[in-house]
Amino acid sequence: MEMKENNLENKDEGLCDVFNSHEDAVERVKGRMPAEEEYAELSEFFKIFGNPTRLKIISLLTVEDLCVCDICEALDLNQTTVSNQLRILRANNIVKFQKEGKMARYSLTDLHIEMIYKVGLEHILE
Amino acid sequence: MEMKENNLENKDEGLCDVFNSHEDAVERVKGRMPAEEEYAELSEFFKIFGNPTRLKIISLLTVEDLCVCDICEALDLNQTTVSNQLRILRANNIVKFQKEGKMARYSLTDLHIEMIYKVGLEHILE
DNA sequence: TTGTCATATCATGATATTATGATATGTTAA
DNA sequence: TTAACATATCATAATATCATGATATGACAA
Repeated sequence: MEMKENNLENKDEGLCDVFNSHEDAVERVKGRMPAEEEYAELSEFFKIFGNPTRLKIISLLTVEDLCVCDICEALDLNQTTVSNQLRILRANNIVKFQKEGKMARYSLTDLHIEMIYKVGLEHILE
Repeated sequence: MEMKENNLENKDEGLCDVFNSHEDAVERVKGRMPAEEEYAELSEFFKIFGNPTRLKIISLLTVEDLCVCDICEALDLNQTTVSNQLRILRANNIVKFQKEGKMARYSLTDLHIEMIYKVGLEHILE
C-alpha cells in the first residue's frame, strides 16, 4: 500500500482510490472510533427504539410509571405483545420495574432514555 | 366498559382487570401521546441507529466529513455496503452530502444526530 | 387448595433487514 | 470517445424481528 503523506493542515483533497484515499482523514477518524463491541452494544440499544410498539411504551413511561395492564389498555394491545416488548426493554436496560403484589410497575431506567426519545421526536418534527 | 372514576390525585392503586384498570392513569398518558404516524416515523428514524455499520458511519461523521471511499477504508467494508447504508442514512435525513467532482462528501444532517449518538454511548457505558 | 388474575415465556409463521455480487451512472483525464 | 474511477442501484439468499396463540408462573382471595 503506497503512501502519499500530506502533512499540510486540512488538506482534504486528493485521489480517492482504494489504495490511496485521504490517508490523513482516514487515520484521524479511525483513531477516534470506539471498540467493535461498543458499536454492537450501542446498535442493539438503539434497535430497541426502532419499533413503534416499544416506542409507544417508552413514550407512555416518560409521562408516568405504569403497570403492564395499563400499558395494554392505553395502547390497545394484547398482553402477550406488551409483555414480550417489556422483556426486550428490560433486557436492554431501558425500563425497570418493581413488583407490587401481583402487579409489576414499570418505569424508565434513567434520563438518557427520555432524552433520546425527545431529541428524536424533535428531529423528525424538524 | 364500566367506569370507576377516581379523582383523588395520585390514586394509582386499584383493580387492574382489562375492563377497569387504573382508568385515570391510562387517560392521562393517552392524552399525551403523539399521533400514530409520528411513532411510525420516529421508529423508522431510530431503526437507522440500530445497525452497527450505520452506527460506525455516523460515528465517523461526528469527527469529520468524509467521502464514500474514506468511509470504506476506515471501516474496511466494500463500497456496495457503504453506499447502500449511506442511501438509507440519506433517506432518513441523518446524513447529507455534496458532490465534489466525482466524489461525494458526506456529513451529519444536524446536531440532533450527534446528540443521540453520544447520549446512547454514554448510556451503555453507564 | 382451588380459582382468578397479572404477568411471563415458548413456539412459530409472516415479514423485514442484512451484506454483497452484478451492473449502471456520471465525472474526469488521456 | 475511451478508460478509469467514485458512487449508486438492483436482485437475492441468509438472517433477524414481529405479533400472537398456547401455556406457565406466582400472588392473592375465597
